[in-house]
Amino acid sequence: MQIGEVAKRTTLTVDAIRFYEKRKLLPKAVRSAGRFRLYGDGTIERLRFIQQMQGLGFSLREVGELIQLRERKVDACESVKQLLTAKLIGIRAKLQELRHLESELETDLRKCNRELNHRRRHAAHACPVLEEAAGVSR
Amino acid sequence: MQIGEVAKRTTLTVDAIRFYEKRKLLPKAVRSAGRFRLYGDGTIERLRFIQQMQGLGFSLREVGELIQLRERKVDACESVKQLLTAKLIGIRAKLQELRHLESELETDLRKCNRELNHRRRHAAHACPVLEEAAGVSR
DNA sequence: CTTGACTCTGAACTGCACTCCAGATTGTAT
DNA sequence: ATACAATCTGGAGTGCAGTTCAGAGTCAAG
Repeated sequence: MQIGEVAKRTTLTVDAIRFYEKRKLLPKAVRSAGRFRLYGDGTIERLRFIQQMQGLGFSLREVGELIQLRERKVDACESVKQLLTAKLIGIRAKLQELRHLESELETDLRKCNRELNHRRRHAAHACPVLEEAAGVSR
Repeated sequence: MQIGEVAKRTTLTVDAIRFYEKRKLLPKAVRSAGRFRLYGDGTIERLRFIQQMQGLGFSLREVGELIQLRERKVDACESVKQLLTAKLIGIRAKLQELRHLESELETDLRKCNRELNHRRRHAAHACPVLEEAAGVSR
């Protein structure tokens, strides 16, 4: 597989993939006779991992650390354990906060729905967007 | 309260606070006779909210949207409801992924601990960092 | 053997979220 | 009155995570 195919399968750009190689998030790719990069399925998985971790707010530097950890696993010792623990603490704090935000937004949404229902029953629409959408067809 | 005090109480820099004003995350501050910015406690709360949301991976643009939503609340109509719903979906996805990552890291950490215990019992320390820390005192 | 799609490299550019700086002004303590 | 800290503005600079570009090379199909 060459870089364009990998890009398609991961929805990344070829430039991003080359960039990750430069940043050592990917090992240097094997090359074809004409110096084109060649990849196997393992690369796809690694790139998906990078995408996922990034989506969770880890920087590329941190993703690099995570990759190191996941590769070394049981070879890891005290220092590695500390890194893992620190990440876990951070993640748990984030989970707490996200849960809190979730419930706040849920409350707002319920209020929003109540208000909309109220307006609907009383034909007192004040939102221009809603008026527009409903049109004559109502 | 002037900007330095606000900075101290929020652990932000005065530059960051002025920057947020420029980006409209804060209303234009009331000024003293000499054009110094003056703030009340509400600003501290708003800045804490910004810090928290940012920590959860929202961009300043998004934090701005969230602030708009929370201020408008019940005045909101269909379009606002859609925004709320979209945010909620995003948050739930993040929660899912974080929970998954949490359990993965927990697994790794357990493996790590087992390995460390094993080594301790068998005096087969391979980790240089651990060796260093233990020293002669063991 | 030429055309067109794909790839290569290095360097410049972008947007975000600040930070740092210069030079000027304001406020306070002695 | 004067020193000194804090503040002001506008603009330049930083680190991150890519994107864009120019110019050259590669390769499959006709």
